[in-house]
Amino acid sequence: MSVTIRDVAAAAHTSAATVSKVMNGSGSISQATIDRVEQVMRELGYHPNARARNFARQSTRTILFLTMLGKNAGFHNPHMFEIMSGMEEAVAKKGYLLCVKSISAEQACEFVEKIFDSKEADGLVLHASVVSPALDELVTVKAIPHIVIGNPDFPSHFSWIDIDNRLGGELAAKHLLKCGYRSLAFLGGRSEDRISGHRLEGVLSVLNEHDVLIPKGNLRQGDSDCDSGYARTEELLKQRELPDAVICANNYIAYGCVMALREHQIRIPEEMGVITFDEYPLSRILKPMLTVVDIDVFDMGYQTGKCILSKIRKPNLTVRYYSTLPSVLERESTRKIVQ
Amino acid sequence: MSVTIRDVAAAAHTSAATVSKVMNGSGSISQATIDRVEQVMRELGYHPNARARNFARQSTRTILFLTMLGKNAGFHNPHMFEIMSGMEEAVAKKGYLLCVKSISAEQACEFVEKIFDSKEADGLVLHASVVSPALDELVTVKAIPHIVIGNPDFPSHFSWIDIDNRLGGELAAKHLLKCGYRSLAFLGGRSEDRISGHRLEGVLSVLNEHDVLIPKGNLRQGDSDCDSGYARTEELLKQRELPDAVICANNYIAYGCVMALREHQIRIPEEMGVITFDEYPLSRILKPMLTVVDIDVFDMGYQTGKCILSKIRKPNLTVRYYSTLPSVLERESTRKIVQ
DNA sequence: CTGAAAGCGCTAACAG
DNA sequence: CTGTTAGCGCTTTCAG
Repeated sequence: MSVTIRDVAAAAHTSAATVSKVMNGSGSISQATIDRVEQVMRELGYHPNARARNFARQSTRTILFLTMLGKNAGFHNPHMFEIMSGMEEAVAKKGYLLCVKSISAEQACEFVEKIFDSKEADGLVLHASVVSPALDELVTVKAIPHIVIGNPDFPSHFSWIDIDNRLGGELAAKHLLKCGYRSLAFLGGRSEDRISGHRLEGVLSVLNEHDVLIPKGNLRQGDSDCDSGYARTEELLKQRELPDAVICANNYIAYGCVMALREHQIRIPEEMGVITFDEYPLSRILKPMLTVVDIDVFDMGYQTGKCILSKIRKPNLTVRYYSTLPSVLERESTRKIVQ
Repeated sequence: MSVTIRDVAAAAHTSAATVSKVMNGSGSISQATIDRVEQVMRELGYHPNARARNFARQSTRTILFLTMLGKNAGFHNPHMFEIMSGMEEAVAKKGYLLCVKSISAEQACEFVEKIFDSKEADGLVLHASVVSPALDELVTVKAIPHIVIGNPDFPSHFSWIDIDNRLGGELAAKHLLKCGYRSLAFLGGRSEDRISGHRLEGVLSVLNEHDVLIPKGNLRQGDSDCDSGYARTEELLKQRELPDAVICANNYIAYGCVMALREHQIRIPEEMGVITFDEYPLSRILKPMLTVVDIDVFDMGYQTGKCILSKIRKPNLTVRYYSTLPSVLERESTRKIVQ
């Protein structure tokens, strides 16, 4: 059996309670006793049993992250892992451990109830893809400390943190206007793609403000992949009036777009400016290097980690905000030389 | 206070011990009692307190994954998260929870000792980047159930699981020979890049076996990025004798290589075959689509999860193997039409 | 087949 | 400032 608090107490000629207080910095203990106890702990190589501790204080110092994993998640959704890394860093700073569990939206309710009742974790971080109205009710009724990553697309009582994609769209449009581009196009994902939709909203609001009209033909939607980006660009180029800059709703679309422009020998940035969102995975390998509106997802994870810890302290706190602001990384693809 | 085992016992007119046995399927209990207890558990919405349980049985049903995370890990190392997803799936099947903790090789020793002594986790999965001879000794002396992901590059007592990159290289070379290519080139990463090195070894062993010579000039090393792939290809093309196929040690090198070939209007696969390793992140967006030697990293994670669970059962088991075999995904870039 | 009893190792009043 | 005393909720002998 390994060394227990009683062994330490005995060796330090004191009681278990005192040792406990020394470890936790609670109560008031004389410096002499503190030194003696700490000395003995070191000598004996004592490490408090975490299981007994969790049990006694009724807390595990654990945050559970629930999301949908499964095959290819690492490749298709690197952002999620970036967020996770940020969360881990934040909670680790306060001595918490991050656990991860893959779950579907259907199983989520039952599982969350079990986890909470069984007290396996002190707080829950839920990816927006696993939440549902039923889960909202459960979490509210049971007052479960939680944060949802992503603003849920239904009315709810959840606390959430999200990225302000609308603002991202605004920044993209403003940047292009500032660079001297005057006729913008937007290549978006499918209509169900809320991220793409919010980015478009932001773009339109800026154009509206500047009284810039965007022709219907310059607004195109499709899949979020290279081929679609290529095809939508081809369509764009068939129009009588060409735009002088294009905003691609994501990396993959941008890749296809640049390929198409290259084939048509349209020079970037002189004849056509190109801007997109996020650094990864493709922005940096394209020539010319693309200007992007980037958001620091690691930081978003870090904020999430901090938030869930404060929710554990103050359970009636409601958190709802866009934690991390997007910013423009200017590169070659929008350096128009204004005559 | 939530409902405890005693509440259930009282309501079912029996004892806590019996309820415990019903839950765990231990001891022998009459069917009537089982039914009655289960009924009551459902009625009361009873969920056993995990903390008390962990404490009583001295196990947490938790696996801890130690690796180096930090900013951009999600983007630069998607494989790690793919492995993690696989692990999660495997351990979840047996009711275990996966925890993740970012740590550096320097901190790893101290932390592992603490974790083990404090019994926060039942088993440890260590990424090869955090292991060291000191950790090897610690893990051996304390008989800590563990698996290392990646064969450590120093002699050790660790249990490990790895990918057989040497075999990957063999498969690549064999595939090209089978397609009718006769003069191969290899574009590798830096000499410290062990993955690239093993892939090259595999290639050379096959060529050796088939008495195919590979000219010195066809073996080139550089950084593992697109620009380096491009530059190395340019060098290759300046030679008097051109190879008829090139093996790129990774995705990024392959991307640069294809760009260079395209600029020189060298047709793939007719004039030059191209093969690389791994599906992500670039193989599938390139035109023509690249033939790759792929390995199922999710499966590797899954195997790791299964292994750590068996190590927990049988602590003196030593595991050392290449868990998941690479396989060739044939696509356009190697479809030479043999005359 | 069932239940009483004795912990698991630590924390948190409370009394001294 | 320190120690005594009671648990935390479950599992696990062991006697009935």
